[in-house]
Amino acid sequence: MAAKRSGRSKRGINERLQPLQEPRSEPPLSRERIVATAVELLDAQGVDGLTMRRLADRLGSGVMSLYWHVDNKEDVFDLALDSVLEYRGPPQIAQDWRGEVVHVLEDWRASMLRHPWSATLLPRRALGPNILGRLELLSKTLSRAGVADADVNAAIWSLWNYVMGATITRASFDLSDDDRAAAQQRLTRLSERYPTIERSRLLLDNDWDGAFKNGLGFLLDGLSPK
Amino acid sequence: MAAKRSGRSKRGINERLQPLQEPRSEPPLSRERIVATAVELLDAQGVDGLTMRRLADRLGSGVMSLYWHVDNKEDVFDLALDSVLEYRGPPQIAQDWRGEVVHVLEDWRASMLRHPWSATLLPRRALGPNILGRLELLSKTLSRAGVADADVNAAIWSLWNYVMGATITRASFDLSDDDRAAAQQRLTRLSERYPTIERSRLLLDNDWDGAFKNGLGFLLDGLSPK
DNA sequence: ACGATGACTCGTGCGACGTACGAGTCATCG
DNA sequence: CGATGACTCGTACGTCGCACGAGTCATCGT
Repeated sequence: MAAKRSGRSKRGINERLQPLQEPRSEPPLSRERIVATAVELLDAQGVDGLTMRRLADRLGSGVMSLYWHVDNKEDVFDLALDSVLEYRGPPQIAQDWRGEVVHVLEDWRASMLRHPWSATLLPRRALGPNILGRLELLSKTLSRAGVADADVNAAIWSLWNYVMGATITRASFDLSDDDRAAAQQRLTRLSERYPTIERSRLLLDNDWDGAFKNGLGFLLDGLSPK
Repeated sequence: MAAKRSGRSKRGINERLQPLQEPRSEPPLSRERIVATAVELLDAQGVDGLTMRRLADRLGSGVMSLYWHVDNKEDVFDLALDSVLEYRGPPQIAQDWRGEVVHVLEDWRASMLRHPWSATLLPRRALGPNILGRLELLSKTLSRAGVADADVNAAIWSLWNYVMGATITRASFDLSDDDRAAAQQRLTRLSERYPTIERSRLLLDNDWDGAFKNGLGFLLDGLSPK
C-alpha cells in the first residue's frame, strides 16, 4: 500500500544537519539502490542468499525500511530479474535472420549466466518488459524471414524452451568440484548399466557454449522455411 | 551417519503387545513410506509446501524421527524426484526412431507435469538412475537411427534442453486465473509497444501439448541425418 | 536370566526467516 | 505553529530446518 517511485528526495539546503556521525554516510534508500544491491547479493550468494536482513545490512538501513520502497520480497525478485534482462541490440546492422536470432539468444543466455539465479527465476515470474521486447524482436525477425504465420508462435516457443532449458541446466550444473567428482565416480561405477552414454562421455563434455550453438543450429535447420 | 535402507522391520511374533491404543495404528516409518508421503505432499502443496513438520504430521510421527531414515530435507527431495521419473518403455514393439524418441520425451514431460515440482527440481539435483536410463535409451535410439557419432551428444542435449524448458515453463505458468487475467490486461495495455506478439496472440495460446509436439517436430527435422 | 547393543522415536531448543504493527524523525506548507 | 506526508526503524509473531540427547523396545550372547 505504499512504495512511491519517488525520483530523489530533495534535501540539499541543510546537509550540515547530518553531523557526520557515520564515517560513510549512505545515500538515502531508493528503489534503484535496493534493486542494484539485490542483484549484487544474488550474484554473490544465490537465490537463498538474498534475505531482507542481509539486503538491509548491505544498504546500511533497517530491515523494515525496505518495505517502504518495495511491496515484499517477491517484488525484489521481479525487479532484479527485469533489471538484468535488457537487450541492447545486435552489434551492427544488416545481418541475415539466422545471425540475428542466434545473437538474440546467445546474448539472452549470456545475460542469464552472468546472473545464474535469473534463469531459474524467469519461468516462474511474470514476463517483464525486457523479455517481452526480446519476444517481439524474435517474432518480427522470423516473420520477415518467411516462416509461415501459423508456425511463428510454435517456433518462438521452441526457441524459448531451448534457451531456458539450456541455461537452467548450465547454471545448475557448475556447482562444486566435489559434485563433479562424485558424479563421475557414480557413472563409472554404473558403467555396465549405461554403456552408451558412458562410452560417448555424455556427462563429461564441458563445451557448453559449443553444445548450445550446435543444438541451436539443429533447431534453426528445422525451422527454416522449406 | 545413520539411515539404513532396512527392507522391513520384522516383528510379527508379538503384535499383541500393541494394545490398540491408537484407533489407526500407523505402520512403522520407513524410507519408502516417507518418500511416498513426500510425493503426496509435494503434489498437493508444491515445493514450499513440503516441510519436515507437515511430513511428520501426515506420517503420524515426530519430526525428528524422519531423520533416522533420511539424511536431511534435500535427501527427501532427491528420493521423491527419482521415484517419479521411472520409464516403463514404449507401448508396443517396433516403432520408427522418431516415434520412439517422441514417446520417450512425451512420457517424460507427462511424468513431470503430473508432479510439477519435479520439473524445477530436476536440473539442480544429481541425475538419478531413472534419468540416466532415459538418456541411455535416447542415445542408443539416435545412434541406431544414423545420427553421426559426433552429433549424438549435441542432439541429446538439444532434446534435454527442449523438454526441460518446455516442462518448466508449462509447470510454472498454470498458476491462478488472477495472474492470467493480469497478464492479459498488462499485454493489451502495452499493445502499442509489442504489436507483433500482441497480434499473434503469442501469450494467449493454451495448446501447450500441441506446441510441444510441433516444436519437437522442428527439432527432429533438424536432427534427421541428411 | 540378564545386561548390552542397536534400531527407532520424539521433545526441547536454537538461530534463522518474512513481515505486521506502530512509534518515531524531519522537511514542507498553509 | 500545527498538520501532513515521506521515510526510517525496533519489536514481536509465527514459521522454518535441524542439533542434541533422552527415551522405548526387540534381539542376542553369555
